[in-house]
Amino acid sequence: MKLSSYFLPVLKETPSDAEIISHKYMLRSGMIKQSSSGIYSWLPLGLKVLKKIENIVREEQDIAGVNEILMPTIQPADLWKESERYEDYGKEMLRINDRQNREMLYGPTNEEQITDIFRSSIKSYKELPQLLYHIQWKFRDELRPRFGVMRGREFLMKDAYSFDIDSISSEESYNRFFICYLKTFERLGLKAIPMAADTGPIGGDLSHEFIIISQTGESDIYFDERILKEGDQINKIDYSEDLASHVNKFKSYYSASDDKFNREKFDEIVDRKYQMHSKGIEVGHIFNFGTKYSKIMKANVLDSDGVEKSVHMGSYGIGISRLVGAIIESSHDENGIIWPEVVAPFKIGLVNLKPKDEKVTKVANELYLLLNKNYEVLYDDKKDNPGVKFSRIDLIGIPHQIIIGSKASSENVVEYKNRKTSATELIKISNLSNFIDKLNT
RNA sequence: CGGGGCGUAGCGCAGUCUGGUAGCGCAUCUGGUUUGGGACCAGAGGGUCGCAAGUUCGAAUCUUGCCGCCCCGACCA
Repeated sequence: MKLSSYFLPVLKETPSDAEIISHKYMLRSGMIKQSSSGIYSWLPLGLKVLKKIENIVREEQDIAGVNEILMPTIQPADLWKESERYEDYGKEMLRINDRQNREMLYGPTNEEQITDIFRSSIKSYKELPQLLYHIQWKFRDELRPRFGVMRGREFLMKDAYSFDIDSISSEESYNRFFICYLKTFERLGLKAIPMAADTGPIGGDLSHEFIIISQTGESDIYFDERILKEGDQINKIDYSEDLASHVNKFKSYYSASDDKFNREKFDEIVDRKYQMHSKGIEVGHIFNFGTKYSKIMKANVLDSDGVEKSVHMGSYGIGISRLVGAIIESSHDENGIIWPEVVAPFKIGLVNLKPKDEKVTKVANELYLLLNKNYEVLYDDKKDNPGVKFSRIDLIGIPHQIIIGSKASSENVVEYKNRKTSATELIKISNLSNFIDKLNT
């Protein structure tokens, strides 16, 4: 992509609305534009990152054997009246009347909808378990939206739902998602700690939050620091293994966010030298809530003994739009964002420092065509001063920078700069392709 | 929802106390000089001062009402 034809409205000054780093950098790098409180438009750079995260989450769901569907954003109130949550959910739920004055709502979550889909077609234990997910925009009319996309009213969420014949099988599904979540967050370059959590309005008795450590997080977290080590081998776990034993290892370490935290228990179980207390960002939450919805909504199947039973359900969320902010919170410096390679909007930032020098520009154009065949390249071909170019390419956080200056035509070398380490080296142009290929491994 | 703050050009702000018809920096446009870390000179364009009503000869400024946005707290992926 040539920068001269890319919509990238970067800001030199920080908009006064932003408080935390990720919000500031997302606005300054032209990723998002606020529409109203807690509601944002996603501009090209931001959308690219959002899609990358979405795709990684999707791939990991698919690997775990979950089926993707897509449910609507607008739901009929009737379903929620059936589950008796229509009144309970309160003002967080955006209620709408259509032209026939039917009561509708913009979905804050989809338990009712999925249960309705399930019950209309699955009738036998032989068809269980069923694991379904979708990635869709949600709306929760928060009392106070804040921190940009970290706590918006409209947000993109992956939510999955499991349906099992009994609580034992249901817990196996729960464990599957537990492992899946650890794998997903690891792929995103995040260290997510599973923590015992309250089940809140969704209900049930088994629940974990997945929280990444960050000073700007909204949750207070307490944990045994040895749990951090436990995640190291997570990518090696195969779903055919005994997942419960892996999950139990994590559960064996004390970890809790503020509402479940118990000081006495913490001191009793965890040696003082392993005790950790921090702030964290909740990026995922899983619930096992048994028959709470299936009973009231009559989602029943026939068991092998011919008796009709309510299915045991779980729901599993990942805040995809929130993850964009969360990743920035955990990966930035004073010059801007530092994207982990897997979610970076572009892999290579190709910067022509001498756009008015014909020879240098010729080299730059050729390198762009060459590299663009195999990599996502943002080519800064604009006629700005070098300083502007350097600060802009740093701000938007592209992991690898290729700086093309006068030496490109006089000595046939360009400069490589690693955004994360700031390390630079001169590369012969004839060798550049090779050099970049090696970065990829 | 309680407490606090803000709304003036695309962005960041001054001007409001003490009323006299709007200004600064950045950005944008034109010309020129620059070109390895947010350049310089000269010129130009851009604002019904959030909206409405009121007070006044006269309102960005005073009064009242409304709207929007942010921060702290209580609640949530």
